[in-house]
Amino acid sequence: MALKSTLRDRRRLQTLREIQRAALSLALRHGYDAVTTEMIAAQAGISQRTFFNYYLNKDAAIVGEAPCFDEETVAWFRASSGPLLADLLQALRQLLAGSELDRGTSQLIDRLLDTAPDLLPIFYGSLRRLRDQIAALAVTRLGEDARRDAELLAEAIAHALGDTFRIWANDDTMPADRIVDVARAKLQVLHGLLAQV
Amino acid sequence: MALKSTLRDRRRLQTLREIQRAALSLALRHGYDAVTTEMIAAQAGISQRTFFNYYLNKDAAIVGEAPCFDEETVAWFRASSGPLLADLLQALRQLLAGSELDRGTSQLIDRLLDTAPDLLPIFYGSLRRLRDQIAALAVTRLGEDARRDAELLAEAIAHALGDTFRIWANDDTMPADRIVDVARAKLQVLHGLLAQV
DNA sequence: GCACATCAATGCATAGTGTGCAATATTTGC
DNA sequence: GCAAATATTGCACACTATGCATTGATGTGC
Repeated sequence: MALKSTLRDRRRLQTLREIQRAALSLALRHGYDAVTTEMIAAQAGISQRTFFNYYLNKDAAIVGEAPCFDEETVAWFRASSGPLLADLLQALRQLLAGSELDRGTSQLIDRLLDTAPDLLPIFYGSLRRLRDQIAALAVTRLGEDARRDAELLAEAIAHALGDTFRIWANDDTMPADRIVDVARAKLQVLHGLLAQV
Repeated sequence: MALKSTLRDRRRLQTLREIQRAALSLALRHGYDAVTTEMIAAQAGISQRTFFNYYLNKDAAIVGEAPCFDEETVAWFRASSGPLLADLLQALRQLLAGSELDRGTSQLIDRLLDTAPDLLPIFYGSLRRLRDQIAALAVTRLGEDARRDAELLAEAIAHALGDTFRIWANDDTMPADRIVDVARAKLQVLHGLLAQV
């Protein structure tokens, strides 16, 4: 039952995207605060009540659903014995390869963030799910005692990845499979900045 | 006009704290979601309307006002030419020395976070102001081109500091002036984890 | 100390968010 | 096709948050 099969599921995915596109275009046109959930629902052709069946709140509709490790990747990670960071980045590569990224939507998000920097917390907050998953993977290596360290590492990785997403959205020549590499370069810079400790 | 002097300002500070204490104790007793702004206002002896004159929203009342670099510290940082990270940590030391930390309140926050982990984003979000200030300081050294790197570094520092706050809240034997040192140790660990890049 | 400016506290009205519930429509499995 | 499962919707409601006008307390200049 892992694969989405039915018409129902395909429609659900389509509606999710339609709502997000409606939310983004309205926010770009009128500003985030001026957009109401009722406007988004109307634009997406659904009722306000149904809007809340799809997204928990207005913020979630803007950023969409975050990607998520599949069991296969988790299993690979647990089996591998390479260096922690290299394995985490490899897991992220698989994650991104699996999820079909929509550069158009990412561009809209990026433009919105440019005009409304106060939305940045919402955007980076949407990476929380991913961050928690990275942290969970890291904990399997470092042990439960090092959970806080794992979370700190995961935070840095997720942040670097978020930055890279925005670069990718605005650079049509950059292929999606280079995202993790660029993020790794950012982590290298961070490593250098921390060297003086 | 830098020093708060008048009765009015002292009362304001007192009310700010009273509201926060009310919010925290109510949240610990009934759970965050079950607490309304009206309840907090009643407990603090003010009207609901006045509550919103003090805090922008319910979240802000829980975490209280974040500390903030004073001009003196900023001036020192800009004049200094030591290693970036060392200077940032030194600035944070001055910041913490200036702000009178209330371990009791921090303990309440920590206990609340234990019972309601979904409040963690609110807590770490409250460090955003501090993170932005750290990033701004770092940008004066690294240059505007490296803003994203500065922000990534600031994020890591703020996160480590937040973790350390929780440790400090629960360890009565730990003096406040060791907070930055422990945070630095956490950053050292992060540096080690990033070494494999 | 008095008069006046300034700012704080409050009530009231209102827009918007988000949830529970029940009724209705649609999809799916058989 | 039929019945079970699930989705959509309307409605009512509690709560958050803001604007505005009023009243009262505080600060300042004289």
